[in-house]
Amino acid sequence: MHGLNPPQRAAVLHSQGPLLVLAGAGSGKTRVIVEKIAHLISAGHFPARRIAAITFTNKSAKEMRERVAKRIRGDAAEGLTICTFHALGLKFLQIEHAAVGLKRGFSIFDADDATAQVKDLMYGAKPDDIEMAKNLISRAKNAGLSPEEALAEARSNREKEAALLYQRYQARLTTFNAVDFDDLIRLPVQVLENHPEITAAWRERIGYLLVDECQDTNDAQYRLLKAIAGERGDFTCVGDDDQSIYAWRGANPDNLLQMAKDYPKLQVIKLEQNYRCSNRVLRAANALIANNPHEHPKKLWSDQADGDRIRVWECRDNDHEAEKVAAEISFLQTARGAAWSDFCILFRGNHQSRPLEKALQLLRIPYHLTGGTAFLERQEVKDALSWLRLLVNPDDDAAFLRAVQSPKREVGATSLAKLAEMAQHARLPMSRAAESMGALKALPPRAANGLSAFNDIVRDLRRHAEELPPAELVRRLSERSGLLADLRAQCKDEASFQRRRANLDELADWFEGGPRGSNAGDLAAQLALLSRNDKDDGGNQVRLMSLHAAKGLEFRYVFIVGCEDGTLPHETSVEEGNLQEERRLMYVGITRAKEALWLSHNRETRRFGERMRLQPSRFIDELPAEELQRDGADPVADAERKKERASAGLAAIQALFD
DNA sequence: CGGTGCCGTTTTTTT
DNA sequence: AACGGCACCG
Repeated sequence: MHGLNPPQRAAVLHSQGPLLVLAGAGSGKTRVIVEKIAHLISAGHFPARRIAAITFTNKSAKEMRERVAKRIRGDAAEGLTICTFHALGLKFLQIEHAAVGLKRGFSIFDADDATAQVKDLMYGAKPDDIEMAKNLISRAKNAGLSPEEALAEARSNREKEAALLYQRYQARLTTFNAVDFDDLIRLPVQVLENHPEITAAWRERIGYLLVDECQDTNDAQYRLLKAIAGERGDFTCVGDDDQSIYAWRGANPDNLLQMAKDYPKLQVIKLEQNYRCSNRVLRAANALIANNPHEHPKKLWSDQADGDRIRVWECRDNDHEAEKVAAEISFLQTARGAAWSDFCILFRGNHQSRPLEKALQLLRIPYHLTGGTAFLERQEVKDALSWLRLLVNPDDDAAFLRAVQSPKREVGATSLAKLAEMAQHARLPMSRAAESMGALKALPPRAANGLSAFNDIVRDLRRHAEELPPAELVRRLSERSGLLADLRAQCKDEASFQRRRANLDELADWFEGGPRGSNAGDLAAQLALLSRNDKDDGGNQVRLMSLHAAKGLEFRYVFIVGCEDGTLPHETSVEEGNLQEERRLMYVGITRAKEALWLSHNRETRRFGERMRLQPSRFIDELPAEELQRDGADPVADAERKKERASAGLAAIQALFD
């Protein structure tokens, strides 16, 4: 407990009733949550198994778990729940599935599966319309609406149409015994709000709730929070309205205001001392965010030194910018004896990482990119997972369709369309229909042979599905399905085969490491919630990531590239007039920096094959000029820098800056 | 079924 | 400019 400042201490000690902690960037909020968990347990308020801490990303859940493990020794933390909203929803549904008409072993549809269904339902529609329809469904779900409620609330024809599509989409998911990401929140809410006996059981199970980053909650998540916490509301929510950057996927920071209305006894504590950033960085961040309107004004302060001025670089284009950044990192690593992992390069869109990677490779700087092609998005991994899904959930037509074609076994689109028709007629899932004699007879001989061979493999694997350890099942399935052999045949060279096979191995390893006693189906569902950002943080390497992915992290040296109007703020946001969220994004980026910050912008870019002129970001103009140092504006400082570079033996690099 | 080649789109952020 | 999706063909 020592070393906490007064408001932090107050937040930790407050143990009954609802509490909202408005925690500015770098104000030690994770520390408060961890201390609070320790306090609740050691003071005997709640046993660990009745405490749940909810985060938004798996990464922060993991970090919190590690910090709790360090803080609470021994088995006092046994049974503590630390997970994401979605993981909590999944856990809930795996227990209460019957209440929403799901069967055990239900599948989780990822974004691709969901899109494929919408596409199928809107056969022939334009990609943009499909995208829009998907968003409308998702928005309804995030608002906590069932298809029926969405239909009742629909005003325009357009909305009515969307609600009907939502209804058909949901009917399909139900017959597939599947849910999508949004359902992991919406369905538990539906159960908790309508089944008092189930709710009572869960209130017993979760006595105290802590929610991190609660400015990111959408309406459904906020309802889930209320449903679990009940009227008494033993909970702590920690959030920062200035770091709300997920409105585009339904997050509603007004939930912070709503909370005060729903819980009149809500206590509000502000954490305003920043322990992370240099004073200069903090002053710039405050100045920027002051341009947004505020309900709860905060004034972050820090007793750290001023630090270097913020450097603003004008570059020719992406490549030039990347080279300068890479060169500066290389220089500072030597000159200041910094670790590679002290550096982070941030950008608005993931596509901006390419030139940076190229430049870093050229200088042999080790780096780690968060958000590359996700492990789960790899073809071979998706193939193996669809086999697994089919094994535990025969109703999952999407999994069947993928599995039956990987590897190819002469069952093509025509045969599958025919099979789908027969299945619908017989009111059977496709995988069941595929087993019927009638279906096999109705198909051309080659397809029928392929299909019955497939059936044999599925039957054989199902026999072992229960008794084999999950990891073993995954290995067996890669072998028996023919995926492995197909992979070998497909790969042109040995190296790429080994690489892709390693992905399958990694998948099996993941199942090995899962919680003991879980079956393969439950583990597969949990795996579906992993995201692209969850991969290991990769040791001593420069980190590259999007501004969104950077929330919650800190680095000594931070570079924000592409600070141009149209990039940051992004064009679409400018058009739609919601600059505030873009400004918060910039604010999040700036406040990641502990010691020094660079903002770079380009004069031109290549877009759709054409060159385009760019203007510096309007956000740069919102920063106090006296905190900035522009290229060439200060000849003395530039000369000093030049001399430093020369003495570090980096004369060639200097050319980039001239 | 798998390969080829044409056409159209792409660059926002993610559980 | 490059890549993916789709249609058509062998």
